Amino acid sequence: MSYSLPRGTQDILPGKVEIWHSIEKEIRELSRRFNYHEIRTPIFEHTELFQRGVGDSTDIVQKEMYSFEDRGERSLTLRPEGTAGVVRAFVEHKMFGQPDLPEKLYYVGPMFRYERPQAGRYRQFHQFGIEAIGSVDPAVDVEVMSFAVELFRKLGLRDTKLVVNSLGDASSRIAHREALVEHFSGRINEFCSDCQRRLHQNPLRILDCKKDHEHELVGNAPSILSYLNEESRTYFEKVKQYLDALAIPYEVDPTLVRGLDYYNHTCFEVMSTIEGFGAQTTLGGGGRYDGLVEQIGGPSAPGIGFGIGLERVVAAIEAEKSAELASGGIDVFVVALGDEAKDASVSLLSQLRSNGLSADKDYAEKKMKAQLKQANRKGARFVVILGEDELAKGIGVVKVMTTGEQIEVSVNEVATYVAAQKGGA
RNA sequence: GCGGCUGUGGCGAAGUGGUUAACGCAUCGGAUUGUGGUUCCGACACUCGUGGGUUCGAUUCCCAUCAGUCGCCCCA
Repeated sequence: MSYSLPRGTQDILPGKVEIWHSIEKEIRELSRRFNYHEIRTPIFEHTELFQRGVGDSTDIVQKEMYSFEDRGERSLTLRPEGTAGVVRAFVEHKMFGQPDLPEKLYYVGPMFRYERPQAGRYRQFHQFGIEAIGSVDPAVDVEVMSFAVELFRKLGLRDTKLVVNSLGDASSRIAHREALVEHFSGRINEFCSDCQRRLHQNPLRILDCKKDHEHELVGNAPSILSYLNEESRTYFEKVKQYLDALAIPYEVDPTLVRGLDYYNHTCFEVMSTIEGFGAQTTLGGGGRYDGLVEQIGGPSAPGIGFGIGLERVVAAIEAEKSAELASGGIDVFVVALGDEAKDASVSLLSQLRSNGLSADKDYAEKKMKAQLKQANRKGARFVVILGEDELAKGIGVVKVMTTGEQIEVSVNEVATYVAAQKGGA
């Protein structure tokens, strides 16, 4: 093999692509029901958009961006996530001026992050996401979460759980962070090297460290929930109230943090709970980003959304064996014997297809037996045999593969005959 | 960026420092001059990821490199 695909990318071949089709179909159907409309933004944007939007200090921006310079010496970056581009478009097209906010948008497509691939992680992966921009109603938060939950349910994924948390507003976050640093600083040398690094980088991470899980300071660490100010607390209570009203099961995890800088208030994740699913159990996640629009140069406008990793959804569906694979057989296979019959089979094929049938033939000069084998392999329901005898009589032999019975039909009527048989069967 | 494991025909998978690299599946041909899914017979790797080294000799040993895979970090 002279070439192989770039690291962390994959080809989705026939046989596997069907499951993607079914997921995409569900995505579009649910978006219609929830009244979200598709937006297609470029796959690359100005690098600065992600630096500003996603956050300079995040891992994504620091070490995972696919950035390059174009011939005009502009720094561009393959999008590592969907929200920044959508928000940019929202601002650029002045959607904030619409009469009925929030603007409800969805996207599906490839994202790129330069990471070491492993199970459930790729350099080019696909996300589906929705964004509701322009409202601070907690009911919108719940609409977004219920969309995610409903999508997984419709896809047949039962072993998932919704985890929610509130990061509060900016002042709540800062207060909490300071409290954490103070809580751990004195005895940080009792923790693993990772946690020592996390202390100032992202102290919340210490809370879900596997090695230091048993440490007493982890158990009694200050919770973000007790640092929420009045407004943040009320907001979170309302969110939970709506979730309860919709009977959506969830658990509150005060240690849930998300990797992007722009989140505040509500944040959530949907994880797979299947055993042996691999290290990457997060299927999707999202949250509120009330400062992002302004950050990107628009007016002050709140927003909330989620992103779902489709590769992980595919993996989860396969792990739960809930995939309903399409039967995939064709309607008719034309067996042609001899040069004249082969000529005739070309137009017969065309007629069959014009009648809405999926039809194919052999193009490899095979013997009759081999052609029938091929018909069998392709899952053909009918075979039309065209040989010298049939040609002389102006007919074709239509064979029903399940029963083996054969009937002679005038060549010109073969297509309509098979179409009728298929409809009747 | 770091670590473990792996790399033999279309796929799966044995194997050895030394003339002809098991086997299974699939494919193709034949048994059955024009009838499939069963059975039987036969065919199918100038070559063991790539490059270099050790050796009289390497697919097998060593080094490097590339790729895959799993995990860490982090995330979808």
